[in-house]
Amino acid sequence: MNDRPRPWTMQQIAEAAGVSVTTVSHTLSGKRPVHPDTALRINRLIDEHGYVPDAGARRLKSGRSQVIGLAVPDISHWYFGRIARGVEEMANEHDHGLIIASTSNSDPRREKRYFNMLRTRAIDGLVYTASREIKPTDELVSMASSPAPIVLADEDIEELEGLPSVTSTNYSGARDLGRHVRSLGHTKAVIIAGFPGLHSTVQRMRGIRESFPNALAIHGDFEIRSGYELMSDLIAHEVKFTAVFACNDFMAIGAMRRLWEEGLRVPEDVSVVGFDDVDMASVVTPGLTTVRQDMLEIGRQSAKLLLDGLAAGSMEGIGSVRLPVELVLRGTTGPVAD
Amino acid sequence: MNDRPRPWTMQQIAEAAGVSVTTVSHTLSGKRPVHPDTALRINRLIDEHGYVPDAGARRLKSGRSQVIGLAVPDISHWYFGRIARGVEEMANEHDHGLIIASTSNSDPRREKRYFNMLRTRAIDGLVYTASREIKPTDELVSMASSPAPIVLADEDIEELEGLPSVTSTNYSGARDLGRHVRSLGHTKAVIIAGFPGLHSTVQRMRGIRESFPNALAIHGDFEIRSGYELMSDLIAHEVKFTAVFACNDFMAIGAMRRLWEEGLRVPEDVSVVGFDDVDMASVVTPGLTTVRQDMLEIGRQSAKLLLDGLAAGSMEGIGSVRLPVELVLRGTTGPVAD
DNA sequence: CTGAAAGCGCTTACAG
DNA sequence: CTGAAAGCGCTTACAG
Repeated sequence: MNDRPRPWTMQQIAEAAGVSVTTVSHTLSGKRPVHPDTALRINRLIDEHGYVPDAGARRLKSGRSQVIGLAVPDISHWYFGRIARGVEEMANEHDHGLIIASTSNSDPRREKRYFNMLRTRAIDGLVYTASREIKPTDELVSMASSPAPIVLADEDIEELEGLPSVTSTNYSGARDLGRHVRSLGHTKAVIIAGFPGLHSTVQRMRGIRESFPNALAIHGDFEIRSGYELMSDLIAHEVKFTAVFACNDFMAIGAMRRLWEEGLRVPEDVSVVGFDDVDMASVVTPGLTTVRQDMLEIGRQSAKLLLDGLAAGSMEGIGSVRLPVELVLRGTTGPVAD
Repeated sequence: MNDRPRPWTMQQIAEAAGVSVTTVSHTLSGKRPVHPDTALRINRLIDEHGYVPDAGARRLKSGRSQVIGLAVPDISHWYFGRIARGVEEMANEHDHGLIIASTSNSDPRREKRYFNMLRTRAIDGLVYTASREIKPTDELVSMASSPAPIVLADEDIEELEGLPSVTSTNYSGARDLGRHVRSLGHTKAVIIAGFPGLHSTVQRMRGIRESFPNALAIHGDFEIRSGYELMSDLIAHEVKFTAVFACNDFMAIGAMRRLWEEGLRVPEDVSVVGFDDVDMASVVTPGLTTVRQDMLEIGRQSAKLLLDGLAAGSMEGIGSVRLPVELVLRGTTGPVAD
């Protein structure tokens, strides 16, 4: 079926060098001394033929594939792309490959594939980034208790408490944002929140409500369009507010666009804030006040925890990590109009 | 080192079912008939213990890993994220895994890793997306002649003519854009181009110059900041123009921002166009006139070509693909001011 | 400093 | 419809 020339095997290198495969293997691994002359001869052959040991055979003996997996809802999304980049960087630094798999909103068939990969040892461990819908499959839940080599990135999951996780300090970030807006004199605020089931959404709402206990909350799906449409609803219902908290920047930007179409000025008539600090946040006019999350670092740390556990031989004793966030003041927040 | 419980082997399933591993293997593969009762018994055991055949052992025999690789400069970038998503979708539809690797601007050490993966058969094939710098390593060049199972996505490379590629019709897209702007009466245009070495940049410049033969061209790095700074330079040098062609949307948006700061109105004073149609293009004010590329489809088709070649056992006879683009007229282009 | 041999967990002719 | 056995390409005790 495949007529590509088969690459050289260790056996062939050994024959060409007039030694045993044992010696070639040890020349490669350095796990026992090899006579310099012999080593030189072998290394010449290796270079000459571009020999590389077969990954599968190696794994069959060692039991480790040197590959970790990353499950994300959508790799093409800015947010998950940053996480992926971080995971990939860390994996690379530790000489591991990265298998990426879109869960595309928790298609259970797809998810099953990743856990199977884990079981077939195609991957040694998994960084799992919760989909928007957040209902872990039974499979995941059952693995969580093992404890399997799985780390949750970006989002904690109730049912998966046994697993280490890396998340932002959503609560305190939102609290700072709330205080900032409150300090500008605002009292009537609305929250364009994320999926109600997400930990991060719950935390951010709690943070905001510390300053705005009665803020009206409506839920969107984190996309620009969603912010736009929810703002349309608020306007249609003649809801009164002077400040808008969106649970991410995209929804904030969608809302801003709708306000602009309505002839409402930001921040003169309405203050708007987001969460994340995406690229776009500094490009829209005026620049968006928001909270910066370090998604790259979330990815890096998640991979780190996983690789640490793998190296230790067990996830036992691997703790979770909370990463700080940073308030970024730009042009969309201003004193309340009187 | 690793004290996770070892999963069941086929041998153990066979013993528990009172049959040989041969029969278990055939029950799994369906490559020869198995008595229904026997099959039932085996399948029960398999389900019960969540048995999955070891990927490495399987590959050792079959010679195929069922995993393809994707090399991109930066997975967290919108542009490459879309490609990755497409590749992943197609791989998934063909029951293949996807190993992602950032080339991070052609770090030669990293690139070497991917070609090694190819050689160790950790991956069966590679979708290669050219970095911005575009100087393929000798390694890649030597593989291109094999022909190795490699497909170029998004960008053609001179030295790698032997490899199949999937790209947009950059020339005709830029030509349409040029004609559109020309038809609005503009005669003085500048081009904020991409890296001079990229095929796509060359093609787009050619397309624009069909309508604006004398357009001044300066080169940027495709980022927002770059468009902003190049526009600053043009302004500082008091270059006269009424239209700006940017080789991608990000640079167009950066340029718009700088024009806005300068008090120049778009499109009343200056018309601006981009290329790509990124999310942001429809969100900025006014909406950006651009050319839509289907990056997802570029990813999908690239993977398709690769998988086709893999299935056929050879890349011999796998052709290249050119995907159409679409002119998207929004608010940044208008009649030339008189 | 080196080698013969067992074995990792599968697949697949070969034989019945 | 089923099984014994060879072998994929390595690693690693064991022996010298």
